Amino acid sequence: MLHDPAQLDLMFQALADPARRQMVDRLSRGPASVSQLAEPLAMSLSAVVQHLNLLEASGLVRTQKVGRVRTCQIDPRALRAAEHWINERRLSWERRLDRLGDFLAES
Amino acid sequence: MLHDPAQLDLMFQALADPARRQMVDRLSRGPASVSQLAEPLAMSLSAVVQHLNLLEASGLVRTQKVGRVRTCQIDPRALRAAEHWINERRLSWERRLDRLGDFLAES
DNA sequence: GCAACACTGAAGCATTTGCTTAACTATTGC
DNA sequence: GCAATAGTTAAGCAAATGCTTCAGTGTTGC
Repeated sequence: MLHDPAQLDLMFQALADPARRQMVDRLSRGPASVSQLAEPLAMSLSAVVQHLNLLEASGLVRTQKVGRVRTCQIDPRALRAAEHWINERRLSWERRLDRLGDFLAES
Repeated sequence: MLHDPAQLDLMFQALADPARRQMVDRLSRGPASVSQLAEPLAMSLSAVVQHLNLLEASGLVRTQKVGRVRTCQIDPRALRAAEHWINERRLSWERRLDRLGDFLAES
């Protein structure tokens, strides 16, 4: 589910925005309410909610509402999926370089 | 240089587009010319060049022109920088969970 | 020389994005 | 009950994005 291209698309798109990355950064230090997430950001609460909805749709963040406060937290599995995509490509490239090195050493 | 927020911004933005990720994926298997990159994509060569310029500006891809063909290859350092950003946030979150677990076990 | 090739750059255009404001709903504290 | 709090939703708008086409430039092969 987390590795399907559509979800990956949403994740990288979510991470593309500086404000959203700042929100993820904040959440990496612990759960926060919407207002707490908004506090360091120079934009309306409404804008923050829109960013948050994207983050949630991407799977990077999970939220639950208790009373009137919505508490947000990171879902590390989604972060791991994004990490994994990048890592695989980098390793693929580096393994290729290694093989090339071996080949040149042999000849 | 690779870790400054502006560069990180460009990298994640570059990775946000499916066509550009497909190009990175292709390049992870080895260098390619612009036309080779374009071949599997359902868009004009001109569009591919525009994507490529973004990838290059982000630092993810390096290119060099020999004669009339521009050969592209991945720069693994940029991939590593993006990977690193995600990894740090995930680890930060997971360490927090661990400490919480320890605390609960103690009490 | 000159045609085919491999791009490159600019202009234009529809769509998407990242906000804003304003009006609204649902909780909470007193 | 009712004001303050916490968030939600919709409408609107300027700017950015992802294309397109078309008209180039420089390179290569014959």
